[in-house]
Amino acid sequence: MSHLTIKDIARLSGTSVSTVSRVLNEHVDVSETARQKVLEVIGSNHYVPNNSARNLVIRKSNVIALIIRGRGNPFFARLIKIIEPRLNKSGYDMSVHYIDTSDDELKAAAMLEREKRLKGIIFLGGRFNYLADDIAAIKVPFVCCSYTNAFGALEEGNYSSVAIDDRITARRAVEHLLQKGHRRIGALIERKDGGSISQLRYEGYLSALSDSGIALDASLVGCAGSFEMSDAYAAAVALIGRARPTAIFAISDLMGVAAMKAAADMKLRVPDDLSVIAIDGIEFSNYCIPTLTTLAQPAEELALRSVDILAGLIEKKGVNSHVLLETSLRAGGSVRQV
Amino acid sequence: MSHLTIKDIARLSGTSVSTVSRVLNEHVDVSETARQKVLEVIGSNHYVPNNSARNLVIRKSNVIALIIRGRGNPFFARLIKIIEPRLNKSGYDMSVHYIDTSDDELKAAAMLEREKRLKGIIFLGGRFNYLADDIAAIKVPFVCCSYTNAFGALEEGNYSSVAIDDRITARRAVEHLLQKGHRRIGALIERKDGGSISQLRYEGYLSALSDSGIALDASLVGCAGSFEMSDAYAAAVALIGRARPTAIFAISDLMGVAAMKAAADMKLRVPDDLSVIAIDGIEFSNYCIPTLTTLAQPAEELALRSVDILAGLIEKKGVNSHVLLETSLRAGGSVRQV
DNA sequence: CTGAAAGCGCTAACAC
DNA sequence: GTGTTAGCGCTTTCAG
Repeated sequence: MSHLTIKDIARLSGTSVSTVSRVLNEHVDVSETARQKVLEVIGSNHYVPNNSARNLVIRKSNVIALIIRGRGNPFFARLIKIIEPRLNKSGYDMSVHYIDTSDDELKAAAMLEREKRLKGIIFLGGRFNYLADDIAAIKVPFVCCSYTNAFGALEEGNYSSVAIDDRITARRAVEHLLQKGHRRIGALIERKDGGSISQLRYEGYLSALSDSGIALDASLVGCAGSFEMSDAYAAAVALIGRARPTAIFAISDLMGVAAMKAAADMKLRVPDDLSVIAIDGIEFSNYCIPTLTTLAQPAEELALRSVDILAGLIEKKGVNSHVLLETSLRAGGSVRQV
Repeated sequence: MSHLTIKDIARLSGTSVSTVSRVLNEHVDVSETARQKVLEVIGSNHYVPNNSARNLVIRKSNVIALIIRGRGNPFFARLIKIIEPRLNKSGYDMSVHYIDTSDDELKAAAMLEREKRLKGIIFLGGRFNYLADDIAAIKVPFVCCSYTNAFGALEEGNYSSVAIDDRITARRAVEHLLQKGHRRIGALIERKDGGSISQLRYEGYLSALSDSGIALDASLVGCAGSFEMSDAYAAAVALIGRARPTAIFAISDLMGVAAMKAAADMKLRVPDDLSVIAIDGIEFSNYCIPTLTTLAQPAEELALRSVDILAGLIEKKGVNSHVLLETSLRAGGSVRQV
């Protein structure tokens, strides 16, 4: 019970492989009789062409790959929905690929590029520390969407990126708290270093404090060790318990939601007893009670600009560029004036 | 600036394609000198083998594909995390593929099977109405994880499934509300028909009511038209406004969370003024305030049983089977006694 | 309009 | 150990 090949279909329909190939690829130069016959044989035998063989022989495509690091990330899911139609509108096909947190997106990209003869790549989530040699294997244009190479050493002319400024955004979030009169502001982060988004946002927290002349109280920093809600919850409980902040800045919405829950479980009311602010603006945090106040990433623009830059690169109408987008305060009900 | 092939690497390292192929595939019968030389050439030229060519020539694999319909679904993300290690433990590699809501998972499966010579397939999310002819093109064993072919016409011996009984689970949810004294129970669903999970769960709602001798009040049924939170929110607002239920049964956690928010925005307290119960048990609803009461799907068991059945099928040690798993009441704080 | 034949890049006998 | 070679299934000239 092996699989049928194009050869079998040719034999079964009394024609040649080239004719079958033609109907498969919807070429016009096939007689209607032949086309019908072939189609019939294909249908009744459930023939499915072998894509590997096809990809092997096709040396070009109009495919742009989306390589995504972070399966469950709802923010990425939202970006995809915006990216796809834009890509199609520009005449490209999109091919989505998820990689595991432990995998290297650049290796995945190089393989994909070769396999599918990609025209370009959009990365959703990846390392912040690429080196020139890391990207040497990638011969097509690519853009990092929603993150930058903050800790790496790439020449700006060799890649593109569209993202928010994480340090500044975190600063703004903390400043919002400051403006509302808060002084004991906790930070709920993944870790202080590691060259990740957590480090950048933590640095923003630090600079906001220091610019306001507030000395850092180490007990106010809660490291969850991951971006998981459960870890964030535990870290928030510990943080609240030991440091009694009047407000918490969480580096992500998910962690902010976990902090709100921690507060509730400790009989603190948000925002009366504890204010919470975060960064991201995912759909879910809009349905919290109270709605989470957050600095929302401009998802739409992030996605659209990424596509446009990439298209420009492919069509040689543009050059590698780096766009920093503004976040907007999505005022919920989780922050109050003290 | 085209890509290097195995032939180029052979030439550049002064050896033959077979030797290069051998080091690529980590065969032992290569002299250490040759291996080093080849590795060096590969590294310095950023050579990446063409997977299409490899897949084409390899006529077997130990790959099991996970075909997922529903990108953003957090429940599926959780299942994947459980499935992967179990698959590896059984000696299989996993290959994850997401398809769009508009795509047909069976077509995708057939193509993948052919392309990668799959050993088996696990579907996460799919249509409920396969016909025998639909699956004819799939020659390897497959299991539907977390859904069943409730509206289709497949012989049970031709496929496997592991899922909860949606009708009974919905019934239980509504019965829980009934036991707590509720009589005006609203249903927040996607739509009443359409052969989807929404229909099944709605039928469970209906049967619970009728068995309790409660006449159906059509105004108590809120159809959101989708599973989106925004649509569910709007439907909940309408439902609450027109029918004044004391409790709402939502067919999914996400929709339940939206209902809680709708209540809050209408100045109703959950659970004091309105109780809410749902089905799924996703992580997020655990962080709602109050925690959403829900009938949790046994994610772990769903995933594990799926893998085990598939492995049994592949190794000819088992037969196609259909497992119905029990949900468990995850009592949160969103339901109260009236 | 149709068919024969030449590869696409790679793996795996098979010979040496 | 190593090289030669025959395909894997498909698309695409190139003749007819």
